[in-house]
Amino acid sequence: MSYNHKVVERKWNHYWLQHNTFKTTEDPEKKNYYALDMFPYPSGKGLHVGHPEGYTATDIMARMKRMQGFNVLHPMGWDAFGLPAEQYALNTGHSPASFTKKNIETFRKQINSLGFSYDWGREVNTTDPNYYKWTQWIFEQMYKRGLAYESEVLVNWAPDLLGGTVVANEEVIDGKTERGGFPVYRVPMRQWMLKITAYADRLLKDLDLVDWPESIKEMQRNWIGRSEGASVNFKVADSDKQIEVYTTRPDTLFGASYMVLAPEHQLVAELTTPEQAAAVKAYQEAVSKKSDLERTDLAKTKTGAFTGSYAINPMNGEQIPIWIADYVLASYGTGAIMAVPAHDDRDYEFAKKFDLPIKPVIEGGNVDEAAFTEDGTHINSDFLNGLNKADAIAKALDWLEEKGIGKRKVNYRLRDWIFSRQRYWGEPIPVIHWEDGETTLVPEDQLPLILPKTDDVKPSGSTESPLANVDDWVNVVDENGRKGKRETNTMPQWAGSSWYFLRYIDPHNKEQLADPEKLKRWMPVDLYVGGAEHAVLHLLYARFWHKFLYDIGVVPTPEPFQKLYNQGMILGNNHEKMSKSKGNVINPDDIVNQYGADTLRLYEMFMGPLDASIAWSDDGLNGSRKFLDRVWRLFIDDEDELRDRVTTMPDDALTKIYNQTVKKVTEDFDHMHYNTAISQLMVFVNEAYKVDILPLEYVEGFIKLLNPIAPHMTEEIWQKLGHDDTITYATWPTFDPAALVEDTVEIVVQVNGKLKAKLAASKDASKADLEKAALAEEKVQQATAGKTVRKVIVVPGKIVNIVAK
RNA sequence: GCGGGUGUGGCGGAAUUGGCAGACGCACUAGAUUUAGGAUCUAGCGCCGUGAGGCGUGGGGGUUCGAGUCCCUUCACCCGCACCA
Repeated sequence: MSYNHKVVERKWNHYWLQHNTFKTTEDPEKKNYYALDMFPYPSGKGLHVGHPEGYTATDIMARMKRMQGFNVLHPMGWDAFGLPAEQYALNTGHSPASFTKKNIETFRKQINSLGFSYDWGREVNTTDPNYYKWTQWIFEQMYKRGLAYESEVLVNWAPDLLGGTVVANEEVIDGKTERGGFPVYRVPMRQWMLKITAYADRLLKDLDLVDWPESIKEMQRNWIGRSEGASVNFKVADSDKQIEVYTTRPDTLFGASYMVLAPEHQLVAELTTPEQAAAVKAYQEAVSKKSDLERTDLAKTKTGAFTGSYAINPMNGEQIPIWIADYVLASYGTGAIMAVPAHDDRDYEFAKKFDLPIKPVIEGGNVDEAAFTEDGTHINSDFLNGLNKADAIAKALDWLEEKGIGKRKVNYRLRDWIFSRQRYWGEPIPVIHWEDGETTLVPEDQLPLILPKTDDVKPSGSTESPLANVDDWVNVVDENGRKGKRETNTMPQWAGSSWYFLRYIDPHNKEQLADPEKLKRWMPVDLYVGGAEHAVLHLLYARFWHKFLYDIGVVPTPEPFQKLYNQGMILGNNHEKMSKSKGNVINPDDIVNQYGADTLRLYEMFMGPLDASIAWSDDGLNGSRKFLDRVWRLFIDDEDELRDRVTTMPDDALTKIYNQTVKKVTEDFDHMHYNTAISQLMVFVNEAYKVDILPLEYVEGFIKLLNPIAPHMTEEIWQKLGHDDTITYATWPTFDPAALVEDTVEIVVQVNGKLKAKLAASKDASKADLEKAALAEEKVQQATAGKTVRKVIVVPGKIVNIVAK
């Protein structure tokens, strides 16, 4: 009988569940290994073929580590709050909760059909009150320490998304919402903020502690955007006001010929003279109507307005005009700059447009053509003349600090995290606003603050969330009769995913987020696999929360994820991203049904390097199934019995290839080079087909090596080999280094670097012997005929190269 | 524009410290076999050439006895950031 994946896979999926095979062991004698997947958002579309790629990668590691004698924590859960469920609820009138529950059931069923070795006893769900109790608890700890605060900020307001909601900077792509592509406007609004900027420096520095892809580290570094410079105070002429600017080029202060404030800057109103009032107001209004898209993308030419006021350049006492322009961002630095058009491209463009003076202070450029932004000798700069950039910066900084005009300052591009959303389907923010103006937290012993059930998730009609409609939830009265209203904003989806990996360690703890002793044993995560799309969002937020929890003594490590790996994308067979509209979507259920889960796992690992984006190929998939059939037939006959050639008789025909295979597969698995590990397994099978005797030891070893990739089929063969128990905790094979040593080796003979012959020689043949043997080769004789041998390079055990002219 | 990355057969991809380019798989070709199912087995398969031989890792140059691998230069594509002073 040929291999029947439907029968075998059903049998073992059932067995594993019945026997709780993958329940996490916590043997104190063993070492621990934590293999983690980025938990999915359970969308209505079900599993995508991209999911099993990363899941198989961690599953292989988890299964190998179990066999190598580790306690393995390999959990799965659901990032189940989020926009689509709410959108679906709005469209259909169903509740997001029941929709989400149904989706999770589908996902769990799909995931289980793939044979992943998850410990379902530790499943977490961000929408479970027992889980989000602790999400709220962490928020409260932040609030108590001043890291969560309310602020009137310019937010990304997307009026057309879900009846109006705020999205984070990171969720805005090209001035439109990441989800749905709706336009985004900058409007001021009261929001909850988390002070991630307080951790900017540590988030940057501690990247050195983790084993992550360099590209992801670099993206985070850019996102944090540390820069060193100075804050400098400019006095306003005929006034006692001052304007603080941030600059990284204090050496060019003598060239500052005007100033620019962001249109939203607080001082603009005071600085505007009556003659300029109309122009300034008109400009501010025009800017406020621009979406982010228009402000960034279309700002090809600079715009601005003169305030009518002047500031005094502290270096030389010159009066310089103060302008407003939207190329200066209110949200970075102090929202105001000194403009040095001779040495800054943006200032240059602005100065040209509005005919402002351009004064060079560094030698080398031509201000008639362009700003000169390179290093050079300073001129027109009094005490800085003759210095280069670095020296001039240092001297200028000293001067500013001495005179009390400015000081050294470090700035970050990273902004505080806007933490509130005007949505129903999220964790309620556990805060009450009282009628007397006081704001209090919901006491810890009253957590979780349960998200009320409601049929009405329609927009509130204002900038508040739909929760504002739930009167008996919103309105509260304390023991003294004081009235209050609950916060109606909810947390963003990133909240629950910022700490879920901690809850897996102790998922049912009622007293604490997790037992510190257990956290100490399991953290940090040894291997974290997921898509690169989370490079800055999820991974930065999770690191921030983790550092905070570290500071308050909840977690034992400064970083959560020791090793991170980004899987690539699986493209459609036309090399394009899979999408419904392109009709190139592959449904994993169909593959499991037709070819089996083991085939899907094998194929996705064999496609190429895990981090590459590779197109799907039905032929390639079929080839993977053919290999599994070939393995089955190698050991199992037509009667479904073990073949007679599998025997305990000793035979060395496969000894070398077997030991090579154990070595290479083990090493390749360790490095997640699954495609080359599989190719080695194929080589072994090809060799095994050529011999008549298959020693049991090698057969069992091979089955163990293949098990992490094709767990169902290998369990079945393992049973046919006479084992009553699962292969899961069998001992991982080892190799004998002595079996890998060759007595005779093949020596490559080249003439002038070109391959001419190969010869067999003893592995420790001397250089002289090799040279002699090489020169005696007929092809070598031909190639060197009529030439003089100038030199012979001999690398023992490898190569002889004869240089002849 | 800035930062990061990738270019190897018809295709997916292999290749320790520079040392046999193309492992393994797919597709293809020929043959065998079939109780004919998405089958199996054997052989071939970088390009040019009947052959000997020559040429080949995006292009050009260099270092070296020897370069896919190191250096310079150039082209193409992908990803991220994008007025951050």
